[in-house]
Amino acid sequence: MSPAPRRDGPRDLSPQSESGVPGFQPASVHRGEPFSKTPPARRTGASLLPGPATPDPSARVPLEGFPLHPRVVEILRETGIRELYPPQAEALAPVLAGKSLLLACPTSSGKSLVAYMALVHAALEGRRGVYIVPLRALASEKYQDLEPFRRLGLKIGLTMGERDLSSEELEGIDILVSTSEKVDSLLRHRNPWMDRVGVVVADEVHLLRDPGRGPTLEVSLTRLRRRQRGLQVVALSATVGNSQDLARWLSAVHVASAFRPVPLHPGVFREGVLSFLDGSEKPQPSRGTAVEQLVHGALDEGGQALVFVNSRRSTVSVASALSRGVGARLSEGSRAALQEVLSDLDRVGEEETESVRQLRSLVPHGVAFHNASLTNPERAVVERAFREGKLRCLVATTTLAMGLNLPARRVIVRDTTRYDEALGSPVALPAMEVQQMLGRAGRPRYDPYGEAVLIARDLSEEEELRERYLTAPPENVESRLASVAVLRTHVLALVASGEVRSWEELEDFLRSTYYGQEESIEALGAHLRAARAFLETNGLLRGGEPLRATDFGHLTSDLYLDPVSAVLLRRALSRASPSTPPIAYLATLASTPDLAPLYLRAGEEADMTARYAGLAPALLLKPEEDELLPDFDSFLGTLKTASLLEAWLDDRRTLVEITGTFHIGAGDLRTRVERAEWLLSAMAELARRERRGVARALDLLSLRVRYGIREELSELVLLRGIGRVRSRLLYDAGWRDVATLAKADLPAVSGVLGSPALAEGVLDQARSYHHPSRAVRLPPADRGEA
DNA sequence: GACATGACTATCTAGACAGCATGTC
DNA sequence: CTAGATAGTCATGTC
Repeated sequence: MSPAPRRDGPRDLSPQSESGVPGFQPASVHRGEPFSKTPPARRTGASLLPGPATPDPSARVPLEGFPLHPRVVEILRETGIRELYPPQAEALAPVLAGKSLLLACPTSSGKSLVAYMALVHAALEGRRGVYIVPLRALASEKYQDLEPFRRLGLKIGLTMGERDLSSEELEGIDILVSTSEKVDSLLRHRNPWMDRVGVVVADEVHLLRDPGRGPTLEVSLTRLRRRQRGLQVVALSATVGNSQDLARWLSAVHVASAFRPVPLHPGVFREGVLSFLDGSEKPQPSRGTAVEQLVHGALDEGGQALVFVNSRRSTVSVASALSRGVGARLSEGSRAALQEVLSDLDRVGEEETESVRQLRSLVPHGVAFHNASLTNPERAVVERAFREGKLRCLVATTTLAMGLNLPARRVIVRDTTRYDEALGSPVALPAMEVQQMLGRAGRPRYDPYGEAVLIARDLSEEEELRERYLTAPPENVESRLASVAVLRTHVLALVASGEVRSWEELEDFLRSTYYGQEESIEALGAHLRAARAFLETNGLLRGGEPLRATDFGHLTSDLYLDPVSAVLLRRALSRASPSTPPIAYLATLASTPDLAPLYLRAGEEADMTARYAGLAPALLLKPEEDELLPDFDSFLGTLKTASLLEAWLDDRRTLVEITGTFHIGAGDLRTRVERAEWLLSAMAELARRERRGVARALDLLSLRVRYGIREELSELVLLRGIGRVRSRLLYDAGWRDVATLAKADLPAVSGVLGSPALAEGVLDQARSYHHPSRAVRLPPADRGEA
């Protein structure tokens, strides 16, 4: 959806040419013995404590010492890389020898370069490679970083989200950059390209511990490794407690290091004084809150500041509290630069959003906020402005810590707790997460050092923060495979794609997962039986052996649906008729686990209960009748989601009005809409097999959800460049279908759309438009547009 | 009289990945 | 069962 944000490229990986780089720890290299019986060491990873300050000029290793292709060295030189950091050098040697590697070190210490070299080196030897990343934004970034290597004749591919590569396109690809779910999908579809992969890079592999998405990566890596003995795996991890365990699982050389290209000064702020771990202290400007003092202090020293808070509301309020002081510290030149940011913001979307309104009042002061209520293009504008130094201060939620590396001289983590809904109270953040945020301190090439600051109210809190987050190593990475929901999905996928054909093969597979290394798979027994019972009872798997998926099971796995979602969609379809109203379908989607429900605010419960009473007769699924549905209270939240989507279908309602009514951000609406559109097309696909009469209605609804339009606009919207806003303009100007529009003259259309170039393009399309014989079918060209 | 300040209270709480298969009016 | 920030409301204080 969003254009890939511009990045600095691999140059960031180059050692700083100016100042000496003090304070790195020599990399500890450990040849991980495959399948060794020695018990794994627990939580031995480095903390944020800087290593002994031993500036060693010989630490940087010239590229010439490595068996790299001369033209690779040449390309690296052109991007500014002549030498390697110590951990890069430690890691590169085994990688170029074809060995697997687990590299655990801090953000921005140059892990990616090692991965790029592994992929390029292998590709030049004729071995295909995949670069697996957890986020779309990272996929775009890596893809762009690999761009220069095309000159070696290598074909680089990118696949994520709706962005598919045809099998012909894929065939010529040497290096594929992909999100982990997309890799999983390629494996499920038994894509033949995957058969000849010789090297796999797993970025941010510590995300294996994420309960939602970790298992997908774990299963994919297991599948790839089982498929090919001797597959080279290059796993990149943040600093974690037990990276040796991961290395052992992957039979990989283990390289761990606390090295950072820019030294990090961790510290705690209390009562006006910033005390660093090394014992030094820095008084801060005395006015305002702790965050204000710290931000103003950083700015006065010429750095940028990044503040992490634990709620979206706080990102806005803290940014606004900071705006006066930060604005007062701006130079004339930077004021002018901020005007450019303002105009970037105006170009970010056809429809105004609440976030843009708020940003407009903050940006002139050199401050902005960043959270998931922003749309992707909005985030990209903010990120770029901060990276270019135009914004002096950014207040963000974890969006920023998870995604692109956006470093700043001083990082301030204001909140170290997060509200846990299940618990009903705040819980302390894991050290890994806090260190991930703190680790963003220090911009390579711009900052001589980085300052990572926590805030304490009193002495005891200060000690607690130091102990928990600064001096202790981060948590261990543990597998999250042991869950019925996870096994339901992956057992189905493994069976449907033919990876396992018997109970025994499944157990064998599970034994070769990371879970299987760390735990006895006997412990999975109860989960497995429950998962299997669900899949068999609901007609996704046939009973008995050999294990086989039904047609429905195959379709579910291929569509990448959660099995529970698939069952719910099918149940709903069996009760649907041509007169089923859209809200009934929308409520069905919203009650599947594939669409996250909205939070129900105080007072909305009554509204939704009333809405439920009115809608109940029309609903396809009712919570009191369906054991797979959430309980009644949660169902009201899903009804709110359905109501949101219904509001979106009325293009006469503005974005600001809709998001205001439902108390959400435009970014939240976007993600719901994307998911809903996809679920609807999956439902239409099911309908084509089981309920033909409603398939067409679902296709239409899917199109309407995609664009957020009333039915009357569903034809105009098929023209490229025409969406929710413009189709309404055209329609209200009297061009209600493509045929009528084709007869319009350019100046008139241009006047309505406000752009001659756009009008011309649209008229060209309209004049060559062929009416589809079917009601609604998206032209292939219109799909897959990012 | 306009507005600043403070006390008290009700309300709310991070993030983001994934698409089959062409056989019909 | 456990918290804490924020926004809104209302009262009081200040020029």
